[in-house]
Amino acid sequence: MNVFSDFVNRVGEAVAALAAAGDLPTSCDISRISVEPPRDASHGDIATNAAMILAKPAGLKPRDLAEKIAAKLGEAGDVASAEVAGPGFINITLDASYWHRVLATVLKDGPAFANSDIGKGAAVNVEYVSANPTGPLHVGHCRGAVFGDALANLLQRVGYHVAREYYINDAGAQVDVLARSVHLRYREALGEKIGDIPEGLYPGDYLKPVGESLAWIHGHALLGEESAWLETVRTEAIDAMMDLITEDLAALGIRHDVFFSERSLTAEGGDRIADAIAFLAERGHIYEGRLPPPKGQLPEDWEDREQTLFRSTAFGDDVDRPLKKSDGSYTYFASDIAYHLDKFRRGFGHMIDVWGADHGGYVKRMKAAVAALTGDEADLDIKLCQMVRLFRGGEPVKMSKRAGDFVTLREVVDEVGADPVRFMMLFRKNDAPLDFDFVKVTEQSRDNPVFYVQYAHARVHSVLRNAAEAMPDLDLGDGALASADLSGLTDVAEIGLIKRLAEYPRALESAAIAHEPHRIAFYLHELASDFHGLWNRGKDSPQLRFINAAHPALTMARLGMIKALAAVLADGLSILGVEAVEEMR
RNA sequence: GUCCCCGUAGCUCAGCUGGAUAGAGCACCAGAUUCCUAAUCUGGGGGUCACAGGUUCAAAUCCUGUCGGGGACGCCA
Repeated sequence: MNVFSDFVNRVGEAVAALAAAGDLPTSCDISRISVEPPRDASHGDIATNAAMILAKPAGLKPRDLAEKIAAKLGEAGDVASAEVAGPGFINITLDASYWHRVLATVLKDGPAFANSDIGKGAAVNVEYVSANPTGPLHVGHCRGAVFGDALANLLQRVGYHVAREYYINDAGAQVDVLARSVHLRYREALGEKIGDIPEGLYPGDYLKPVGESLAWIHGHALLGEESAWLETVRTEAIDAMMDLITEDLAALGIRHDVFFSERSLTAEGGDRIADAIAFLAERGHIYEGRLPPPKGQLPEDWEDREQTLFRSTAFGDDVDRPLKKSDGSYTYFASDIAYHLDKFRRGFGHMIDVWGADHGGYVKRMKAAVAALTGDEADLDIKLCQMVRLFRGGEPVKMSKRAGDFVTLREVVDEVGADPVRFMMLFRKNDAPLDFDFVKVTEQSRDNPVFYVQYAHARVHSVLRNAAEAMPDLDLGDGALASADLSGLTDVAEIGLIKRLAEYPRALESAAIAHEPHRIAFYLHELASDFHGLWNRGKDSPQLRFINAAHPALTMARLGMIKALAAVLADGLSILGVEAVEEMR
């Protein structure tokens, strides 16, 4: 049950009634009409701009039209008042009984009261992490990983059919470097002294077990020419790295549905990259031509040459993009085109790519490619995640540039736990830089939003436990609470809490439409704040406490209220992938 | 030189895709607190939404330009 869509309907009915009465043209565009909570509480519970939108086509003054609409809306029994304000807003104040009914619905249906079907079962592909399989994930990958996962949860929550996908870059030169690095460890495992790791190879110790494993399996069989062992070592090294990566992700509670191998695009004699280019060529988007030299610092080996180009400028890009390198192999962009065509052909009309902000320059060409490939039948949204800066007690954590010496995702998760990491990564808009402090995120204080929200949930359960002890005669089962008489909830803070709960469906939908899971985190923080505030008022005003032994009926109503609150908190936290604990300890 | 993101209270950031008098948390100031259910509470000051134009009933939000910060600019992915 969504309060706002309820009133979208009511406004629509009022407008239709006026049209039937001849006060309005029959064909009005009502799509621009908004029904939303006013920023200022003195403006009531719901505000609509309907009269201001319709005034011009109706040939009426906004306020006059507003009076007519307000009169219609005011006829409903649960509307306490519908008043015209400002330039033509209609401010609607609802009767407490309306809010009691909303709360009853939340209690009866649980989180399902916020179910939405804006996704309509449409298939959406969320691609995230997609880190090169050359080593463990570092902290920089962490944000995109959590963001993508929460976004996938969110879209699933509002009725999309979601695939979580990881694109394995297992075809470029860097996996050959990985193979050579592993081969060195293999020789080391066979007893050879390898000394320092040469410049340009991956030095990390995490490759040692891979080398040892190769030594066990292959003995001395891989000691010949590189061409003889490269493929074998590369394959096993990539497998080992992906095992490492999926373990790291699992520690964060992340599991992908699909791991798509870049190499598979050209495996088994096929060449789907060539196919994709041919597909574009048939539509006239490919040509042979020259590009102006890149601005900024000119690469040393720049040469002006004729090459195969994608006409991305026809789709909003700044320059056309090359698809083949000078050695004849495909550019990364070319395989990405084939990859996105594959996604489209697998039935995804909606695609979302989650990238680091340093890939920002790549956005236009990728969107251009998807537009060209799908003829605008599919859409691609690209979410860029900004940097995470690490702090410890306010001091920046130094990360040496030296290769191999980075803070891994695993180190962060092992130290502070998955929940704080996930929540903090989502407590900021994705395109804003984020400061992560190892000390602050585990503090048990109201300054720490992770704790603040989790504690609200735990506190509800604490109250329920105390109630069971203090009033053993009460039936605190879901059924009893759902049928409690809620009419005793009259304090503004209590009604305010219910109003906040009623905003949840709208918060879900707007977050899903905007592809912005952080809005859920902020909503939960506000909800927790309402609850803690109400709890604290019980200090000075004992009659407001949730447990009131002298008034069992009122106690039931209040316990029902906080039970509903806990359900919404738990539902929201599950979207963020954070556990809703029942005790803090 | 071109493109993308950002610029909101002293600090860190929200602002529901165009709504009414722009919000929250820190920090600061002033009170309350041998009360209790679990980790104090209440109030207050503080703003030219970087700047200048434009679009309209209405702009922090959309468009153009300027300034400032970050990032990216065949053959790294």
